[in-house]
Amino acid sequence: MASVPKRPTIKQIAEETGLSVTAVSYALRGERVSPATIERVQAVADRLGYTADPVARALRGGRTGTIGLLVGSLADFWQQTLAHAVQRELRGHGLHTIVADADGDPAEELELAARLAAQRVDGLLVAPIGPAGGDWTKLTARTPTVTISGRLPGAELAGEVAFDQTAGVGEVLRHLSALGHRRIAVLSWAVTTSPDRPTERAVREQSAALGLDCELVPCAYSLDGSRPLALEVLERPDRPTALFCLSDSIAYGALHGCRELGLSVPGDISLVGFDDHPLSRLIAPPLTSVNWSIDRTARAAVGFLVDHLAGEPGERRTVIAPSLVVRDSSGPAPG
Amino acid sequence: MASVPKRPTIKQIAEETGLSVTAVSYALRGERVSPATIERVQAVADRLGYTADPVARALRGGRTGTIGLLVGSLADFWQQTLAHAVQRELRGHGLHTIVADADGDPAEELELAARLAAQRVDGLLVAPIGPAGGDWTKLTARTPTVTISGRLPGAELAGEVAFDQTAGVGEVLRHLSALGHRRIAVLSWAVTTSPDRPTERAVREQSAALGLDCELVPCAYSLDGSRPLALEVLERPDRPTALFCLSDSIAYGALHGCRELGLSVPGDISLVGFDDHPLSRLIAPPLTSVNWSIDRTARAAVGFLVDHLAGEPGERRTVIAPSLVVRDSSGPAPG
DNA sequence: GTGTATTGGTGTTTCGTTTCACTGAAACGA
DNA sequence: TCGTTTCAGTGAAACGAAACACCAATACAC
Repeated sequence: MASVPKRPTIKQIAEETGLSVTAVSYALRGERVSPATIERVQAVADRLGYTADPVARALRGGRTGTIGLLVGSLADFWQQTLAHAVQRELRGHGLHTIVADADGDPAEELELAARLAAQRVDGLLVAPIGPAGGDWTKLTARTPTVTISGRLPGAELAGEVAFDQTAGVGEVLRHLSALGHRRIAVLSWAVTTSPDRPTERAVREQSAALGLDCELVPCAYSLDGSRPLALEVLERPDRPTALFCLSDSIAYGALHGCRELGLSVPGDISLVGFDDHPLSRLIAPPLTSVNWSIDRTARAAVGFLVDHLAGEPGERRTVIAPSLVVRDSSGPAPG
Repeated sequence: MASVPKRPTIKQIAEETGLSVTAVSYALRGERVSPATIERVQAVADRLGYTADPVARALRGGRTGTIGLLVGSLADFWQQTLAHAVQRELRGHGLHTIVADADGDPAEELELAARLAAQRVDGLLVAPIGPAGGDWTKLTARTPTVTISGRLPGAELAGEVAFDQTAGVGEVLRHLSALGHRRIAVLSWAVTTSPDRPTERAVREQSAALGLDCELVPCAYSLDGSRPLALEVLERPDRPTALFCLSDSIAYGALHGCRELGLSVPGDISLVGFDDHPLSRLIAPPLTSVNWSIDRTARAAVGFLVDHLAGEPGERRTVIAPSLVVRDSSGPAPG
């Protein structure tokens, strides 16, 4: 095996310049030492292509300039979009991002987040999918954490971006109700139902208020995962007249299922999503969905974290308001 | 500020058990020490919730169990899908993934990859977008690197997953030619054209062979970025009869543009993509595209890296074959 | 009964960087 | 000229884990 050229270290610069390691360290950040020395050190550093080893720096303590983003599942289109938006937003603040993907397994989220924290990220952005488990007390006490939609048991948060699920559910249910729908299946990304989750509670309470017959179906977060469940619902003799999918990914899977069964959307069945993914306007039929501005979400989450890291005080909670985008996938109830 | 509980260290375990740090270090990996000691150490470690600090471990040298994935742009739908597929594949091998996103800036790719390497990832997976710049010699000499579609100047690779662009371009051009198209615009994700890139060469040579009038339009990688460029092409008096987009993201943007201009697809203009994103079958009209199995891609890339890390010898290059999926967005040339 | 492995440990150095505590020399005001 | 700052720089400790070089005690072969 060929000998691998090691990356240059501060020690090498010290030897070449005849200075102490300490002096070089200071010089590289332009502190304490004379301008002449700074220039000399810089010249050698540039020639060697030196960059400080972030691992060694992190070990010693102090900032790494890197933020960890934990997403519940990169298979979800909304979270894919979020990942990119967050990345871009952090870059605007001169921060780097590393993304970890729990792949739809809530049990994995805490472990992966801890792993990110152990990599010495300066802060953590957590966008869980479904109900997160475990005890986040210790982790969030050590690492500033901002959540994006979702609560972490025991967490002490540096900030929180919430979504007004109640309002979003309300807009959709009123829309469907106005179109004459009564029997509605609600496909949730959650693997199990849990009656006190805000979204589910909103569905229960508001469907009751509107006199709707809503059934909550635990589903899956991904396109492929949701198709079989949608099929199961669609093949029932007492098929609902509308499918309300709690993510666009699910809606896409459901649409796929409708096609397979030869059901017309919205003729036979109406379909509503919940993310307003950029492609939802391009699919056939264009998907009625609820838009939660992903840019505002990313900006708020990153802003909270950055402010917290800067030591600025302030309330760090925002609620993103929904806006229903009516397209062609929802129409009058048949019959 | 409340005192933050630090994460437990090997030293604490040593104190609690009365052993030396060294003994604990060995015990935690079940080496050299007596079974009784191992059990005692394990018990204390579990109680404290100890996990080894990956940063400290990385500083000393040795494996971290983490692989870095550099993607050219998470704004690209294909790369989003790839990121998830790679993540999942690596997880199957017990490896963790951190993803970095160059956000469409080729100049940033080398720097971000170096940053990932500096975080002491065991290996690097690089899926560049467009022509990568810089000199990858040093980086790839230090960190085993597998590329996914694209070449890195100076790189010494641990493996390579290539796409048979020539065949893919050929399938599309023959398809369009058979439909009677002669004037075709090819929208590339590359920001600039560079005549010796395989894709561009394939377009040039094969269009000449087929007697087609192909114009290569440098474009952008994302949906939003490609729309204006597509509009520019579509509004020309001598509008081409077909748009061949070198990524589905671009095709979506182009489709958007067609809608705005009231152009019928494929009545007025045919549209072909190049990734076969999962949603391409759901859009209207379903997009004709070229499928490169993303699962096979991820499996091959990860396999190469894992084999290399295991020290196994062998040829590590594979070429993914294209398969044209004809849907409704391509039809006979008008007139 | 002597020489040699083996077992089960310990002390110390290493990785690259930062930073605290310190020092010799120059500068400066009175 | 004295006493105090400031400047420019040095040495050493620290961060957490790993591993090399030891060492004492026991086991074993001959």
